[in-house]
Amino acid sequence: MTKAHPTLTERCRQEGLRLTGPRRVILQVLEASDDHPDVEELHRRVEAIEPGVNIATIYRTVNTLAEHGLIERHSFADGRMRFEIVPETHHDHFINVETGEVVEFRSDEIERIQEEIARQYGFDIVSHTLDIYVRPRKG
Amino acid sequence: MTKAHPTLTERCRQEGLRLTGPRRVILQVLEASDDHPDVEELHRRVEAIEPGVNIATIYRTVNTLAEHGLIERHSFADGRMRFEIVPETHHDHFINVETGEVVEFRSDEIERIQEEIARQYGFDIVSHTLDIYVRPRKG
DNA sequence: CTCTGTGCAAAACTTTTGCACACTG
DNA sequence: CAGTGTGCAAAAGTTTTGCACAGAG
Repeated sequence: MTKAHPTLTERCRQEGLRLTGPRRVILQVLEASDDHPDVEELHRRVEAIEPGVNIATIYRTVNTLAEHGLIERHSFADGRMRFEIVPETHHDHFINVETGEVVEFRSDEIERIQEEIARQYGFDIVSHTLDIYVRPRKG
Repeated sequence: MTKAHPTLTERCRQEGLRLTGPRRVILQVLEASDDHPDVEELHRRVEAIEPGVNIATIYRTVNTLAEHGLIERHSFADGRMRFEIVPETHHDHFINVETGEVVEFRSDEIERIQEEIARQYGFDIVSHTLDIYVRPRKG
């Protein structure tokens, strides 16, 4: 009987964050996103559901959510911040340099080696980002 | 008799880039930097050697150098672009979240596993970035 | 001499913030 | 009703660009 992953809304309640109209829509959009939208894209998706939400609200909300550990920030190679819900199990990203498409993957082996090396250097890992820029293999 | 790593200046000549006064100083600063300065920091270091170089020139130069593959761009967690000379052998980064200090490391094992996974997904690796955010280990 | 690079200033773009008001808990 | 969140507009921070001129090859 695995308990389902708690929704963002539930996690906000746990964190004592207020569930306002705009915030509910932003959470809904984040839940529905399986890609890694930037703030402008989130704003577009929110506006499509409920017009009138200011982009400053999106910025403030993603910052709040990230501070509470509910979403993750990414940079990739374009200048903007991109976001995704904190996944149940950590994963890394392939970025197709020809299309910009992002593919998620996970390697327990890489995770393990990272821990090992960090320990050798006397560090505890807080988090990490592995972005692999790729091109479809020809042949 | 291993040939020494060619200097940035030499590599610029190879690429047909012009060696102007400001550019020479920027190259000198990059050569002398074993950290990962951002544009503002580069500008400061350049100004210390030869005042009067405009920051727009720094931006244009690092972009040119990066396009020609002579330096690498990094993002880390602060909003700004940071740079370093393309190293002889690729390495990854620990970023101490308490001090901002960056430590380089390399793992052939991680490199190998990345290749392997990329192949499984049908990708050729163009480049990659592994940033591990760490804290000094207590105990 | 041609063409790349530069300084300067303005613009573009992304993100943050002050303020007055609205609304959640 | 206290305190958090929001809209709006302005500001701040970073990076790019148009233009006329300087200098490298």
